[in-house]
Amino acid sequence: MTERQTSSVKPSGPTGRSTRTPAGRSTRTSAGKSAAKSAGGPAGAPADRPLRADARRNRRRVLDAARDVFLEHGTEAQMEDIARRAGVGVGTIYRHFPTKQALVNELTEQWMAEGAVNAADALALPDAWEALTVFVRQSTEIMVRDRGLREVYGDIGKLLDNGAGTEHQQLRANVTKLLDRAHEAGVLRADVGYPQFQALMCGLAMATTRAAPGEHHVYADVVLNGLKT
Amino acid sequence: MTERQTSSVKPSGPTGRSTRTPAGRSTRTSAGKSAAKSAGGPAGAPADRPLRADARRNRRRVLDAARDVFLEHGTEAQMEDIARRAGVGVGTIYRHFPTKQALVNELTEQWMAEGAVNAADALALPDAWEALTVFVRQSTEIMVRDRGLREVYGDIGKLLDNGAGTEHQQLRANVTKLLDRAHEAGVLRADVGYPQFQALMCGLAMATTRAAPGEHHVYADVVLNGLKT
DNA sequence: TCCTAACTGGAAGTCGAATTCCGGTTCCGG
DNA sequence: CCGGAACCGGAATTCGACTTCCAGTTAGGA
Repeated sequence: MTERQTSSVKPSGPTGRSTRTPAGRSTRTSAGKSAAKSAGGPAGAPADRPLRADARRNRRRVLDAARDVFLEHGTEAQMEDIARRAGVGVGTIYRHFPTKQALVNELTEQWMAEGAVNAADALALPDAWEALTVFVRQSTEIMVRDRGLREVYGDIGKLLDNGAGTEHQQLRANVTKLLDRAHEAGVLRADVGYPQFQALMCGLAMATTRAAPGEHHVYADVVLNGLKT
Repeated sequence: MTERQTSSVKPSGPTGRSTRTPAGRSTRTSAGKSAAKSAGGPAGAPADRPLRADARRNRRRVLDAARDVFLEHGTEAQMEDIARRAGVGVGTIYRHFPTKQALVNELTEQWMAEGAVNAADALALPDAWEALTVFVRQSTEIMVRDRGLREVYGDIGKLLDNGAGTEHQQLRANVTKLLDRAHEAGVLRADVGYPQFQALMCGLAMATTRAAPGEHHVYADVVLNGLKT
């Protein structure tokens, strides 16, 4: 007992059990994104370190493998599958991420960041409605081919809504701007704010889950159409 | 080894594992709904029997408890919780339903049947668009307060789409008629058939999951609006 | 009322998947 | 080129469900 995890994962779940939360002792990594919010280690911890070359390489491999596996099988894919895909042992995954949930969170932030960029790109368009349309269509495209993303999107409410990651803050800010512009132009239903929009995107993700290839635009169109005043 | 289960549950899942499928030896019950599709027991089975009074009572208790628990916690609720709620032991649940999945399936059929009735009611309305509107709104209302239903609805594709229960056949028939009438009246997008509509309802279920109370009508409105030609 | 097949509850058994542990291997400063 | 701190891999452990088992209880016909 030398260090203490500050982030960890909230159990949530129905009766209180279900998803485990096993304390997951830190392995002093996480040097990647998300600036160290160190709570000041009482026992003079060596703070953050550079991370050896091979370790950094493996960390990336794990992240990439996890993205691929989750993309195809969703977050219920197993750690062993990820490890195999990454060409490492499960132990290596755990050296970099204290729990499976931590791994999922890392990827979630990555997804959020990409979404924020897409929203920013859309904001560059002059027409407010076209911007929204482009963003929705693009997001749909992405979700159609990423099962992991769809799942995570369905849980955003529980995991990140209460202002967790910086990436999400950015995404929210950009999308809100997108919506505000559309409101000002008078082309978007007044009763649809960010929360409602997010929920609808969730729904879109769900709907597209079973869409035949090349058919998902129907769902995006229905939602877009329904959003118009 | 005297009897053999015919229904059972397909594993599905990502890598092939996940939801178990442990053979679940039959306990010769299932006297309830769904006419016995007996495959003709090779060893002269006693066929269906009346089911003792207390057994019938407990079966109903279990079903009711399961509905309540799933409604609140979703299908990830535990068998023990259901048993406690029903005031019986888990063994009793298993005498009536070979697996948890079988219990879920039974409730699913129940839900389907209710949905079919609602669709039939809507069909009684003279105006095609109004009928569709009423059905969508009503379905939304129901899903808002039943987490289990939402989850099951999201899995219909895997579990029942390929024509499983009679209840679903009925639901599908009624809804199809609802859609056809709307098409004929020229008020419904031509590219939305039963599969698309079902997917959209799924999405609606997802969206409403996080709706603030009394706000879910927004989502239903958006979808309905989007469905119009 | 009595007998026995059915039914009941819940402790014990299984099982899949996450997480931990540790002997062997690999970077990298001196 | 060497030594040892870091890092690896994957077998072993842990954990939380679901499912099975069986000694005891009960419904309901003779």
